[in-house]
Amino acid sequence: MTDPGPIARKQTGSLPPVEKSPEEKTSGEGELRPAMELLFFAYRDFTGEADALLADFGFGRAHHRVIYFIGAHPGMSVSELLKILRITKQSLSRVLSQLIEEGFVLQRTDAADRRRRRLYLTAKGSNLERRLTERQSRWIEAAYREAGQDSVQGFLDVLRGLINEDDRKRVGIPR
Amino acid sequence: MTDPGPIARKQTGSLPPVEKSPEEKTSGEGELRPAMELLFFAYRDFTGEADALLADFGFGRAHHRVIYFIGAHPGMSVSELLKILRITKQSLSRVLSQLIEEGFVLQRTDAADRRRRRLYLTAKGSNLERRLTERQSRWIEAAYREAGQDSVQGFLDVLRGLINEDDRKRVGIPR
DNA sequence: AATTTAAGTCAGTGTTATTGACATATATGC
DNA sequence: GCATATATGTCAATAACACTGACTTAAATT
Repeated sequence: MTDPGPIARKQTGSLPPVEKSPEEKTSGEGELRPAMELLFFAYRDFTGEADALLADFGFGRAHHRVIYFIGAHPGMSVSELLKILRITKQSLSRVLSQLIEEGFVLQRTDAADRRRRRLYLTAKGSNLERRLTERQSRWIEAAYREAGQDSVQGFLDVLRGLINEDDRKRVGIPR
Repeated sequence: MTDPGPIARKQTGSLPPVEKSPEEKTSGEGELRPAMELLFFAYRDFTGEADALLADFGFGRAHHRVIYFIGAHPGMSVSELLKILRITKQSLSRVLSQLIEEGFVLQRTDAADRRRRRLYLTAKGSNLERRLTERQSRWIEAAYREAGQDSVQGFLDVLRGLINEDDRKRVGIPR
């Protein structure tokens, strides 16, 4: 679970506050800017938690995503992984081959349908997955503590609302 | 405000539900997995909203971020932008030069300190910014509607908690 | 037997990011 | 006024992660 981009800084000169023209206010759009920025920063910092650890292994976020999903769904096939990640076969191939070569992921031909290769984490892979997930869990727990438990359900509900219909069903706790 | 990575799919074969070992449960870590996945999917879908429009201009997420922040902080300097985005001068340079060349961003030497170049959106840039922000606003509004207004404050509070201390002060509504 | 599915591979390309070195103009401290 | 620091910009080289399109192999399905 990794990957954002930019944001956040220390003021060197001066930054005027975000100007809100009257039109913005009435359209309601201005009020959503905080949400947009928060999402951006939050996602970046959240994923940043894992990045340092991944770098120790010469891995990037793509590796993390593969490890995470195989860990969450042991025995999943390559095509299932492709659909979850929404990347091309070629892109997955690069990362997955590396993980297999280096002994983090293991492939086994499905007994029933021998075209399929089921994917599993090795002990080594599982260990890395655990370390990565622990880091990010700690980060989330801290945010929950700060915001208060009352905020958690709202947080999850809005996130769920941000996800497109199709993907929504296979994420997290239904409600 | 753009940029995530992976997740979400359509089941072709079968995906066992995320297994939770007893240890995971007691550590509390297992309960945070939904949050991790939701963040991942939500961020991807949220930013995906803007990607299609950006592609029409041959722009990527990096361009969006620059446009967004200059729009939010007109007159900001290059170094301020660098600190917000947390990228290198070189990385920004590529994107910013392009935006300037193509007339989306305008640079003006600061009157007081002539080393500084203050950045502004042109009408053209402002127009694109508006269209991008509108799209994402609509997406967020829909999520708010679905989750219910009661959820919004919790959503914002937890996101804020996910952001590192330093950056927190300059994001969105203080509380 | 023909078609479809699952997986893998090849070659080429693009975007976004990195580092380190260096240049220029300007401002500031002494 | 000179030395230093700051703000910006540029060069060259590199890397991670993604894409497309074409093609192969093996196995399952119809």
